[in-house]
Amino acid sequence: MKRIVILYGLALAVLVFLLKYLEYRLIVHDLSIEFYIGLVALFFTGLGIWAGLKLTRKQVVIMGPDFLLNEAELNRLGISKREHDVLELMAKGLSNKEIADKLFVSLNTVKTHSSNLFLKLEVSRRTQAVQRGKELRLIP
Amino acid sequence: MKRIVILYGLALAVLVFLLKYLEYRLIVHDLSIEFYIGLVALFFTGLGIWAGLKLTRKQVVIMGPDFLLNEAELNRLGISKREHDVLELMAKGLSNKEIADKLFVSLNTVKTHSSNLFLKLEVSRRTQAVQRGKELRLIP
DNA sequence: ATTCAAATCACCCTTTCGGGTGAAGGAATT
DNA sequence: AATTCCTTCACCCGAAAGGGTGATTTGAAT
Repeated sequence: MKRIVILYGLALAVLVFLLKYLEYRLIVHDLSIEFYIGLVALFFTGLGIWAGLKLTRKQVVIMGPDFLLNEAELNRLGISKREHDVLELMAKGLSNKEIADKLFVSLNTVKTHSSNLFLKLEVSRRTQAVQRGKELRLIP
Repeated sequence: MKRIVILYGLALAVLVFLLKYLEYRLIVHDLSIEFYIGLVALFFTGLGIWAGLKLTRKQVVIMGPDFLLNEAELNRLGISKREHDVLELMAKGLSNKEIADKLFVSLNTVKTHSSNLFLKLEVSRRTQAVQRGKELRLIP
């Protein structure tokens, strides 16, 4: 941002000096003022486009790869660490058995966690839980 | 696009005429050429920023609310209309029975569709089907 | 020390899902 | 006319998921 403003100042100064120099040297004095204006307009249009994109590109990029976990919602619903783990693996399409293996616990434990999770998320199916989890940004 | 180019031409023309007018009227002739250049630079910088954003805004906007169905992939996998319907409702977290009611068909029909769907998507669970469907942009 | 939440697991039972097979009607293509 | 695909539905069976209850352990807070 600061760099862009400075660049603008510099560009303007350089342009003015250049024009003054040419004016005094009388090299291209016969060229009309309209020509200079056209040049300046063209140059600053390009600079404007570039600056505009530069200044707003971040808003485009950050929409893609980043995910910020909504811990506030997580606490509000009272979802525990383990329950959150289960939800994450659910969202990856794993079965309860596969989740159990991945977390090194028994199938029954996963079922308990998922049951409690469904209560807290106010859903009754794992697909709904995943949906809701994404809505509330509990999972990517 | 065309409108923007025309607008540019007009802006330039108007500006030149304005300057010429002022020059002959000698109203503000004592103002230096640098002042004019500064004005022009400022104006076209703004115009440039606006044009740049206008021309690229679409790339920003489409990331948000709109969804374009990937029909190519749909055809490649040979997924039929009905199967796609089932997938959509699955993604909303509905059970097979609920899907059956919504589509006015029997539960068995939905099961047939979902089975065929799983084969075509190469998955074995509805959560995975939903995942895959979103990846391939078959569903929003 | 007691209370409490989290995590772990078990057992029961019902519902839902998924896989396999078969079949019938209709539309489109060859 | 024959073929192919879509859609619809049925039945069976086993696996997975979900609901309910109860129990143990552990660590943290009161």
